[in-house]
Amino acid sequence: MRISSHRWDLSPREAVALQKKLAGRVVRERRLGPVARVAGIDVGFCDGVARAAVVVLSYPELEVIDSVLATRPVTFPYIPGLLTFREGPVILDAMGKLGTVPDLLIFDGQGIAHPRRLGIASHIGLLLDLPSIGCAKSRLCGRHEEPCLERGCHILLIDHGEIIGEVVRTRSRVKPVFVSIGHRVDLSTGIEYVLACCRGYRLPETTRWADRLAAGKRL
DNA sequence: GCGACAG
DNA sequence: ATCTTGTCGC
Repeated sequence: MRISSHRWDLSPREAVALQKKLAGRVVRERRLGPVARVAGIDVGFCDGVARAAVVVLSYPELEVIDSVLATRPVTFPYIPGLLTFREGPVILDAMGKLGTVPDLLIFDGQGIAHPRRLGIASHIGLLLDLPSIGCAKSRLCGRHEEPCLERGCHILLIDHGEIIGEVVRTRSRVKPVFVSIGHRVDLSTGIEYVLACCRGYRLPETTRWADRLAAGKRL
């Protein structure tokens, strides 16, 4: 895969300007072919070092077929809305080591459900030009009603009148996740894959594996 | 000015 | 994200 990039050593103010510029390039329509490989991506931190994990699962079997790790010193603080500038660099390092090209990327974070419509799933999906979706454990912006308690129920996430994602119940009676378009996927398709990847857990198995690897545990 | 705030 | 014991529920 071709990895395009840009400078990452920006001030928060410059980072915001870059997000506004890149947001216009995000493709919100479905432009993906058959999905046979889904990747989960996550980053863990320890002693000033960021460790990114990418785990590729076969679809629909959801069996691990590849995984890579990458580490690099942390150079950017956590600032709501600027998460990509903290986790992006090490994620690109890991993606560069991947011997497989995923058909779909699932991120632990927002896609366009972001103040400037460029959450980490959209930003990285755009740089890799790969279909991606955001699957966050909590809300960054937007408002919503409570989705019903059964698995599969979902309700719109709206920000200033714009639909930016959906709050999805991946397990009955368990806290819902926030699904949003990353790049080259539509919302319905994104929800479809997130649900298809959740067999018994609240988060997709893709991000679950990546979570463990990034935290320094074993698969 | 006062909250809210992905990981 | 990460630091952390016991405890509640199925």
